[in-house]
Amino acid sequence: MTTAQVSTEPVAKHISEATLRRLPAYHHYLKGLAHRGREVVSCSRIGLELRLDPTQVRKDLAATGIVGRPKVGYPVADLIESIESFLGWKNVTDAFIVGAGNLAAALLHRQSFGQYGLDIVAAFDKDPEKIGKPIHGKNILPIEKLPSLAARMHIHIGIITTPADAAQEAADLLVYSGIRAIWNFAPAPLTVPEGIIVQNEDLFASFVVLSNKLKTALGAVPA
Amino acid sequence: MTTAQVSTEPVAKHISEATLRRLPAYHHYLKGLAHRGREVVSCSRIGLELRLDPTQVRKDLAATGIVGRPKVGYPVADLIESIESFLGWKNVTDAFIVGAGNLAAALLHRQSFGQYGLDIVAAFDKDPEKIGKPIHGKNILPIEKLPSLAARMHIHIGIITTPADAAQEAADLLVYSGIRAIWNFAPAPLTVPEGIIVQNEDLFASFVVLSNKLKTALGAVPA
DNA sequence: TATTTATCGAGAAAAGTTTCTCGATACATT
DNA sequence: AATGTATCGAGAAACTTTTCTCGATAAATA
Repeated sequence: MTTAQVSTEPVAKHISEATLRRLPAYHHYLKGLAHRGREVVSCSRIGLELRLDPTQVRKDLAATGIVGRPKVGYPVADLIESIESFLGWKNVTDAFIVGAGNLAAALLHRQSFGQYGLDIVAAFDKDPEKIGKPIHGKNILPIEKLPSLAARMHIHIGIITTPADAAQEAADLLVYSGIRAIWNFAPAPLTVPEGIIVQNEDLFASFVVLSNKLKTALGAVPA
Repeated sequence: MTTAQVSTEPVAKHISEATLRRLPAYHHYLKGLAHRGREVVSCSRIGLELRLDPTQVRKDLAATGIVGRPKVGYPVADLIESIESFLGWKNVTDAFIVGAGNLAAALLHRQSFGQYGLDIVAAFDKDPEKIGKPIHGKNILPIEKLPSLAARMHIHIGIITTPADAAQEAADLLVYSGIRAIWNFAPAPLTVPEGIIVQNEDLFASFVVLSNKLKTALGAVPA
């Protein structure tokens, strides 16, 4: 049988990382609109407010599967729904965080902002000082308990917020515990087996971009 | 006079954001090599360890102005030097941070890791509770003092780590105080005058990318 | 010294992303 | 009802970024 079959669940077409990164911004903006009672919105408007090309907005939104109406735009509620379901924010993903420092506290805190599909269900640290002192309602557990808990709770995502010199150790433990993806905030490249997804969050990389833009801007208008 | 002049300082060719974001990773890796006593390194090796295409590594490094030697590669020390001077990490940029929460604490802390051209010289908050309780050695100042201090210290960069609902207010104050660029960690789009540079740091955008990769990976190898 | 190999640099090719163009459509206005 | 306008969707074009190709070069090896 050489004829291709049309599956009911269409082959997930590739979504560019750039588009993925813009979707949360649209979502946030749309939530604001909905809160102010706005019912429909056009790509032109979104683009104007978020400083993006309207066509790009349209393509990004189309990627989530929504269809709009000419001259009108999209119903705000439908758009929010479309983005949320496309990004899988309905079935929340559980995650563990390793390294109970300030950054972990910030993440545990911000999470309460809304349902973005991420639930950090437990935090771990190897410092006995930190064990048992809850941060934003989450208890800090000793790192030794991570593997058994990860297995029992079927955790797929690990977040590393340890200092750089403890990051590889944390990654090894997460991988050993059956984690499939690591969100790494430590400024250290991780070595992981084939098939494990690593998303590095390099804050200094962002600063470099900012500082470069500033240098260019200041250089263009000299004293 | 229509003939173009060759200036001594060459016109800064445009560097892509992607390249800029990779440079800190190279730098970090090279620092590690230098620490282990390695004297020279090739693009092939860097690419292998950082999981990047060797040609891409070569192009990125070439952008900083360094030239290598066939069969040998680049002297590690020269590369580090080249990246640092290209990114302007020699003349450190001073910055203010607004919002003395956990994220601010994390940034103030990590900064001590090394010289990456950023010095957060003061932190501000409007909560009187936080004033006067230093975080990682930096005192927290009342927000009212920001404008005069910014002018006196010629600060160009402001970092916003407030909650979302205070972010616009913080941005307005920074702009009023003469700041040229804002690094915004609050999950809120800022409205600023023409000419002010805003770099939004949306942590959930990164999570979206991670979660999407995971979904694809898990979907590709079904049960 | 000749040959082989690893690597660079530069330009070409390929792939990916953003912006433009245009026909179609829905609502508003005359 | 006819005309005008804002907007969508889709495909083309422009632009950017990444990957490939190839000649040149420096060191190692025969």
